[in-house]
Amino acid sequence: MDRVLLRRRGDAVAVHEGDGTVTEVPADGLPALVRARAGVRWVWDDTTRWYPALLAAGVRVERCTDLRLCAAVLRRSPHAARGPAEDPGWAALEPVTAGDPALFDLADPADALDPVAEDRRQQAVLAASPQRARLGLLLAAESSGALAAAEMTHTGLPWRADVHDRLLTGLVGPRPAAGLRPPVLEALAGEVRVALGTPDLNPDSPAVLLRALQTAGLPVEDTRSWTLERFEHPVVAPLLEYKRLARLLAANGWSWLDTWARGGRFRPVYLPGGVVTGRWASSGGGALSVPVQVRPAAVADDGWCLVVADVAQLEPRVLAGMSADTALADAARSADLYAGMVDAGVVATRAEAKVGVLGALYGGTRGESGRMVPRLARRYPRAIGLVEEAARAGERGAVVSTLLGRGSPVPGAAWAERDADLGEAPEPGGRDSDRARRAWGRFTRNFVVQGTGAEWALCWLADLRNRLWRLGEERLGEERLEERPHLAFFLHDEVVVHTPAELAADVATEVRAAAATAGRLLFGTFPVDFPLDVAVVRSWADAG
DNA sequence: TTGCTTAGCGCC
DNA sequence: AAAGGGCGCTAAGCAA
Repeated sequence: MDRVLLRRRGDAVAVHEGDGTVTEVPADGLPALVRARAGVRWVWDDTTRWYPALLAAGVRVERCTDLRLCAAVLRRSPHAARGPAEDPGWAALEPVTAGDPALFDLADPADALDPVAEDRRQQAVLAASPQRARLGLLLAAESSGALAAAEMTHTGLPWRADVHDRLLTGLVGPRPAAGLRPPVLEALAGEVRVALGTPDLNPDSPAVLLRALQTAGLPVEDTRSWTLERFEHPVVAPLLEYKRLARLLAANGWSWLDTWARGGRFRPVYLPGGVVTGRWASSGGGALSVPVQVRPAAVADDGWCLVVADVAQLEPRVLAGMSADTALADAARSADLYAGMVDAGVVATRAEAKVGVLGALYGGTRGESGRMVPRLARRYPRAIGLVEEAARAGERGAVVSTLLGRGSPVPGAAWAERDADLGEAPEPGGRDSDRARRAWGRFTRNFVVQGTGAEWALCWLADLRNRLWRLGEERLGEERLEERPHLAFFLHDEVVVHTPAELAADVATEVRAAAATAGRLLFGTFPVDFPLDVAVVRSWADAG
């Protein structure tokens, strides 16, 4: 397969062929060039600096190498062999978003970097890695994720502002003028003020509210919902309702609609690799925490459907695979892993299974969770052993890694930060640093599983992206991405595909096939299943 | 005015 | 019911 590197040269683009030939094309000729060379792996500094313009010109890229993301993976990976030093400019390079001044800035820091040298360096590091295949897969998956992210921002998630508006109006009354509360919230605020005897209270201020609650005789130290729920007092019911609605309005109310859901699409900005574990982050619009409450507004276009798919219990399944724990994999043969554990007689109830597994993944030590973990350890020694070892490594200050080789950060400044985060007064005898070490151990324990889960999801997404493209080619013959079945949303272990209705059943098949591919890519022939819940729906809210 | 932290809560 | 890991976002509140 051809690898062709693109490098910006003022208003032109230098095209570096694999054989060393370099040609130049004007920047506005790039879409035609890329379109004409299907199958090439395009190598570039940063997908966010190249791909949006290509997509806007109607050109889809099949595969790429994103040097910025790959450099970030290699920088941390314990499987990356030492090689020539990396230009620190790569670590400082920030992704850009549409409308970002950096896009049009003549002084884009990306232009000061040498992508040819960096590509050569990365190839050498990879070639020398003792885990070349896994690390190579990770780099390919990470780069493919960058393409999928740009495409999802380009196509967006279909979003019906009228449905969203009716939903808000039904809950809080008509949209008020700027700076005012809608009627239902104003009424609830009034009830709260009466119940507390504070006519001027602003319930949006936690500090003021806390003092008012204490003055009214409630022995509370904070104003969290689950704290308030414990008390029988006339203020509790209206205050909880106020907080629930005020939260919705602040996070996903009318101003969210104005800002993020224009033109019938919600276009979040995804940040692949934005979380240390390898999960994506997002920027703007709160894409990764769209409340269930507003999901009815995500409605497919006329004649189209949403295919919503999520993996049940991704992380324990990933743990079974990466630890080659056949007993846990047996439980995972069931569509409900927790039910599988009950059937195997490991625990008595599904609730015990769940709390035990979460305790093992997160490092729970107290309560029911702490009591369950030893029982799981007897039954699943390899799986529990793997996360326990990751926790011990973290406590020692060692680096841990995911299955494909993403490395955890070294506990340096972060270690001290966590100390401060705990907010505890320093104690004599080093107990404070013990606490920090255990906290870091919980982080590394979760890192290996959350990170490998993210790798599975990336492989799933990458394979599905190609399957959907081919499906559109074969069945529709449409040229443009947005006219074919396409990824519309991605959230850790869930995808939403927007598809012409007549292809929905085929899309469901491809979604499952891609999950099977991801399992094989990560775990080979080890028998661990990744069953999906797949729903073909008009609205996102109708799934699950 | 801008920029930062904190409290609180939404998602996985 | 909360705990244990990872995030982003908003309003409030404060500092500069």
